Amino acid sequence: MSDAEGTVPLARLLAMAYGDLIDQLHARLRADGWADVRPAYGFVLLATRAGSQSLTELASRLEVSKQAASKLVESMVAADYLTYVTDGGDSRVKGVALSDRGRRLLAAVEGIYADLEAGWAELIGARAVETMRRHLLTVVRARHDGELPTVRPPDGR
Amino acid sequence: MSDAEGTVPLARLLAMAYGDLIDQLHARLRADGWADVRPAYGFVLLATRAGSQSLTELASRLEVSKQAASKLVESMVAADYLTYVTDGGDSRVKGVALSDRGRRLLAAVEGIYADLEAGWAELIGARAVETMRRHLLTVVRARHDGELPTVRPPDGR
DNA sequence: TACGATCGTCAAGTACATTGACGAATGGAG
DNA sequence: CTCCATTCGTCAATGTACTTGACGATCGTA
Repeated sequence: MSDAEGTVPLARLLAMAYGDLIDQLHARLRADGWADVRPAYGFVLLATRAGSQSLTELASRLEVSKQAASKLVESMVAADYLTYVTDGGDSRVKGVALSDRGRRLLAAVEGIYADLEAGWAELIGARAVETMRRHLLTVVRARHDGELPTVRPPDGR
Repeated sequence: MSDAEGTVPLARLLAMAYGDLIDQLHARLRADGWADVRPAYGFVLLATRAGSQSLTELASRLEVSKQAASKLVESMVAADYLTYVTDGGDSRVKGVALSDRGRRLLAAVEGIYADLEAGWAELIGARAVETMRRHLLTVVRARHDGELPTVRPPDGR
């Protein structure tokens, strides 16, 4: 589809651009030796970066069921991106925190994103990249009472 | 996560913005009576808008297996968004085209997107919306030999 | 002490995808 | 005209990721 068929909706462009960035992110992670990173891991790392949280809290942030969150975390613990921690003395609560390897992965992801954005800056200009960032922040915050939401795993279901 | 924690990567902002647009799109579709629209339908409608195609071609465009495409199409035919057509005299080939209802849905989607973009224009300015569109076109085309790809259904799996 | 609420696990189920085999149809070489 | 390689779409089997609701253990409050 070309724009000879009219203006391309922003939603499609956002989807394409996002898909490209994610494809490139994972390609570079694999090239750098991060072979076992599933797409959903990024959302968990982001949700956990500020500190440990319970499975139930994580499930809520990701907008999935407790069991889905539990299985996701289980596989990330097995891959040593997360670690279980004791959290506040309540034996019911299973605390989840970034492991050292998880922090390194998060740093790698952020480095690659910076790199990809530098590529965008070459195409459209560094100022345009910052303007786009600012405008996207504005429209997203407008929908979330001024805050940024966590991003749930995308669901085609 | 706030930008007190540093610059928010564009990928995350794109994901949030896209998720918001899709959520609003489906909420408005439901409000307008389009009760049975699954997220994956949009990709098929888009891939089919230019004219009929075979199941195998559609599967290729959506980057899914032939069976996945077949099942998706089957449910869209049942919902009267698509129709099977005779295609080119090759009895092996199952042609798939938009139905009248499918065309109306596509028009409804485009109208809603225009509306949502008008909302963005109120927040960041109409010129900023067009600038963003142009810049996104640039960066996406740079990755696809000057063309725009079809957008495959997102897969967090 | 008792009870309602919470946490995380479990079982059962759903949706959507994959791979590879297969039969029918096609087209081209011999 | 025949034969064979290829293509199309369906089928079966399988896998992944998710859901709901029940349940036992734990907690906090009355």
